[in-house]
Amino acid sequence: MTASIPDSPIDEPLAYDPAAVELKWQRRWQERGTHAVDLRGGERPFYALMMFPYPSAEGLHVGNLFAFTGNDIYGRFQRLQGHTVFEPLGYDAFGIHSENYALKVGEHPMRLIPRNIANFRRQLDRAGLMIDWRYQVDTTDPSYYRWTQWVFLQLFKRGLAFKKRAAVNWCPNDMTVLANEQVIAGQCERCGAVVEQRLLEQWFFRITDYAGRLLDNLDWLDWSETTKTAQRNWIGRSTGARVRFPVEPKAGAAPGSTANNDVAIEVFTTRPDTIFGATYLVLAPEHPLVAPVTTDAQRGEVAAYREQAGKQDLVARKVNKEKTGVFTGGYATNPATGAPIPIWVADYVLMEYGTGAIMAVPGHDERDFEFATLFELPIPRVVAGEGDDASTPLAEAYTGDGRLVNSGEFDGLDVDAAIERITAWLAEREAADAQINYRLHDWCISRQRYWGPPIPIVYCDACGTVPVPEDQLPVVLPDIPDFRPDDTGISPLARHEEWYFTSCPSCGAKARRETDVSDTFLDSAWYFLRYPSADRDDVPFDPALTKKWLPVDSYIGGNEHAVLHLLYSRFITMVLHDAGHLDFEEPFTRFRAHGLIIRDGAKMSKSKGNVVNPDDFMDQWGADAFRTFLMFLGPYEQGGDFRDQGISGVRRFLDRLWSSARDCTPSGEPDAAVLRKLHQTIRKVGEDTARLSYNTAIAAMMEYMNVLRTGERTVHRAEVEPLVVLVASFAPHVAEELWELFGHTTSVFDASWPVFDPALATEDFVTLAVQVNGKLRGTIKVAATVTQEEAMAHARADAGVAKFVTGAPRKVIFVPGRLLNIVV
RNA sequence: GCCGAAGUGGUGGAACUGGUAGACGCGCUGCGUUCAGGGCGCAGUGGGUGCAAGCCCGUGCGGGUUCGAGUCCCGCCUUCGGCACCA
Repeated sequence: MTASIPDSPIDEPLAYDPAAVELKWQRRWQERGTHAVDLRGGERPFYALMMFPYPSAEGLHVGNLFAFTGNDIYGRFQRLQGHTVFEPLGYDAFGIHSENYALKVGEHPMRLIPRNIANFRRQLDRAGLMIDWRYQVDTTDPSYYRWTQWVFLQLFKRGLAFKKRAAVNWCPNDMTVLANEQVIAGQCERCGAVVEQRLLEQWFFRITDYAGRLLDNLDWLDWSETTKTAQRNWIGRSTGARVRFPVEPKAGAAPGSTANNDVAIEVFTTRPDTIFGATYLVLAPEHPLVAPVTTDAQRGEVAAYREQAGKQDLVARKVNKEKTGVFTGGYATNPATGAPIPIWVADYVLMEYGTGAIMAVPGHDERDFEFATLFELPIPRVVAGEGDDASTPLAEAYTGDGRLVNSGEFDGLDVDAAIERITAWLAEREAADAQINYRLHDWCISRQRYWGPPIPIVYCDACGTVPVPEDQLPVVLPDIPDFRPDDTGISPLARHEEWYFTSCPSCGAKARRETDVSDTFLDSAWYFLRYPSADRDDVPFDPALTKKWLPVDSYIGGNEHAVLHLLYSRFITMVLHDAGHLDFEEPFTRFRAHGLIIRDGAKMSKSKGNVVNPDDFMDQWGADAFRTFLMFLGPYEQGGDFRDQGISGVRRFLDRLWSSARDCTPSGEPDAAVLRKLHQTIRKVGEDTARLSYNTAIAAMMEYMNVLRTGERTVHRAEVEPLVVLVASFAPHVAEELWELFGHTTSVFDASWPVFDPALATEDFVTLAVQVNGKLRGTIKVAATVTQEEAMAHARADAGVAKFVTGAPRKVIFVPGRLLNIVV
């Protein structure tokens, strides 16, 4: 029978007590090894991966828990579908974040991190995640970073890791180099300090070699569309041509002088069709040809401009959109027109992109137009839009479609055809080559910091740059008390002589170690390969296990890593594939980005004091209610608004589930209507969970509960028991407890998903909407199998409808099971 | 500026390939249980109008296609996210 919840929980032993239930099952899972996966023998393997957390001192953030719970539900659901599910977790504990915190509190990260990890572990277990902790990963453990160093060596061997002296982004506050990805609008993404440019020797990975593949594979990956778009933007492919403009001999050069005769300035353009309108060239201030093309008369002015540009930091350069520049005095030949055109220097041309030089087409490029207007350079038209002709003046740059004008033999061609024809024409004359350019830069992995894996390289006066042999890994990060970085641009490790000096692996002579450590993103670019082999110390990843478990079936994480982490992981996987270590080249078959949790309509932040503490909510409402509530807030891929009161609704649902299960009759025929709703619910929860639509899956279960508990009806076991399985992924503890109550001796997660019977889910009677001229005029309840004629008869019998239907209808639209629309 | 996503009650959000807009939850209102509070149960809850049956309006704004539009098309507005002097 349907019992009401007793007044006092004290004298009622049957009341739902989440604290007791959850503790009981967390212990039992441990004892029984419920979460232990048989990696070698398990059938139908399913790898459900979530982005591993950085173990902060503050403990688990509700955002972490939102991400993990979503993955856990998916993993548990797949297990109920008969898969062997591997759902590992670890810690991304290296990096500036940890190191800065350690410096702030004055404690060594080697002591701090294990404590944070212990706290995380407590909270993660508390939340009831199905994690097999035997395969944990900690990026700061030598048994892990030994293989991170191994990964570096694989790249080094293939010529994909190289050192170059380069202008890099230097954060004066964190005193370290930052990757371009870590510079947001000219500021350090971590501390907000204005980033400076510095010249340092840095290790880079040649990710640009893989730009094309990284971009092309996105077409077939089953990933969130937003994530793919972010990656495409980041890689930034442009197709165009590389065009050579020969430099004219300097005026005033001695007769017969060959100075500059064999020099050409190469530019990249996506609009070779506009080359007849290229009236000048612009070099970036750092361009190596600036000095050679500059005339004596202009030398002083050019040098002053370059010096000033060099001092400007990135912010000033990107924010200050006012054009500046200076004429070099030199000229180059436009290979299309044969005319000499002036060469300018301006900082609106970036050395990092393309060739660091452009052909300026002021008529058809907004920036060039602005520059030419400012310096009173000619602005000819070479493309005519609709209604324009060759002499229509240009009030602004025209960048649209049109036909070529003032372009010699190419006049009249439309832009697309002209791009092709002119590129081919220039190529024949050896003035141009078709080229694809990428915005993507090589990945700078050097960090002049302490808290990271040392880069496994040794410098020997005799042998040069020598990789540490693989069998000598790991290069252990020494436990030194003084790990504070300084402003020299040299890692703190360099101050530690007994570590710094070593012997050359090649000749045995005294040698020096590389003192940079590698970027945290390298740690996380391969961790998913390590999990199944985390207990092995002889290989980075076991070939058989890797073949069985990878690539990852489902990866869930935040879109803040859409570009960096996911791109680097794909790159490293491709490299290891090319090196013969992997038989796949994309690590994550399916990726879904979860949304963000806000609270009461505002972003959570420490300063606002509106941060959700998971422990508090789990104490008050139970982990099951908390998990289910997080998933009920909104669409998982969009996130949701956390309102404290809302959790009571989810808890009420679990209370009602509990009392229904405890008070049901063990036998008896299920009600036909309830049974029908049950099967509809089985289908909906299954479909919705599979597509991560957790909020609607929960709503469906609540709806079923409402049907189950309508009025004073008696609930039968056969009506509740399947619901316990449906709810198990969301509220695993209470599901286990009720499952046991029903007499089962094994875990509910070793049960199987209830069988959906379409026949039982079908309604005998349906409510048809009756419209007249598309307006709802009534509803009729009819057999699901009615014909249009029968439905019409019913509709006409309805007074509300009949009123609007006087004569014969002009047209009738009948959608079985849905509606009848009578057009009069 | 370019690319992408989204605008639905008091509120978080439902609505499959165009087919009864507002599921489910929170909040609110009333009733019951209770000394009371909480809890629990029952009923109601988009706006307007009407004694009522009902009628009119309603998914950011303006047009359109259609028997029928939250959903499709065209033109705007707003918010959020990515890229950004990228040639």
